[in-house]
Amino acid sequence: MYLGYLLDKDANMYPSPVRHPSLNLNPQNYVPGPPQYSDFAGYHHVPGINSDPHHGQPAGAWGSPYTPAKEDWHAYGSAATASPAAAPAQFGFGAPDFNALQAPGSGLLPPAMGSAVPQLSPTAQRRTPYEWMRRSVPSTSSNGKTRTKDKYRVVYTDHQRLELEKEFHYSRYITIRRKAELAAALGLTERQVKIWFQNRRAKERKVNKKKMQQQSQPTSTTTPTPPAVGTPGPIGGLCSSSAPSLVSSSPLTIKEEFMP
DNA sequence: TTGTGTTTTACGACCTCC
DNA sequence: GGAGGTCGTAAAACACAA
Repeated sequence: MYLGYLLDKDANMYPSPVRHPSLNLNPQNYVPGPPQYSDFAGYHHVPGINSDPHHGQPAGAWGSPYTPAKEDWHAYGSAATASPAAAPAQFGFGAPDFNALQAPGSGLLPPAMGSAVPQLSPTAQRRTPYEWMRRSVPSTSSNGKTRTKDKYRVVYTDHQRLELEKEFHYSRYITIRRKAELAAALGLTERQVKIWFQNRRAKERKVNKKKMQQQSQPTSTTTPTPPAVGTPGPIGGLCSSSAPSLVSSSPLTIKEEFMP
């Protein structure tokens, strides 16, 4: 959880704003230590997100394994059952699990996400890189509660968060098609994906704002060398080369961000 | 163990664009 | 009018110090 830590590390974790076109999760890539996402290295962002060039496959490639998923939000049990809570086990990112996720042409199948995998060692060091991925998913069952009910919030699985983060690091704004694909792949609703991106952008703005405030304070006693503007920071490092505008600390409209 | 602070989901209000 | 954006906020989940 605490993706903030990931955010602090993602300059290493996501060396370039690329995303695997087929949303693959190669477990080897989650082993701490560079290179991360080496399988992404050859994949470069092509401007023009709306055409989804980066997804590199026609819509049919997904085989549309998902239903249009009219978001039955109040009963979002369907999503919830595929999500964390219904996946009481903890994600260990074992190879079999994610290989199973990658059935060709079928996209990521939620059932695999719920597959029980060995619990990570409880002795896993805290605050290690990717700690948020190691965090155990609460085993409490959340049968789709809304805010008006007793429990209104579910905790996404590590896999779900990771895939969302990957998508986010590729692009701050998700296309409609990718949203549908991702939602289907992760067993979330499109609404959940949309809100996750909204929250994620808010988080990034918050982080950037904090950084800007820190930089604007010359009387820094503890930080002798505040990071330069162009320094590969949490997000800046990801996009400093290819998409600097996406990480601008100033809020940009969607148009502004995607305008050539 | 508990209290506290932070992060993560989720929503509502409001705005803009098509 | 609908979809999706930001902003603010609620509350659960979590980390961590005492």
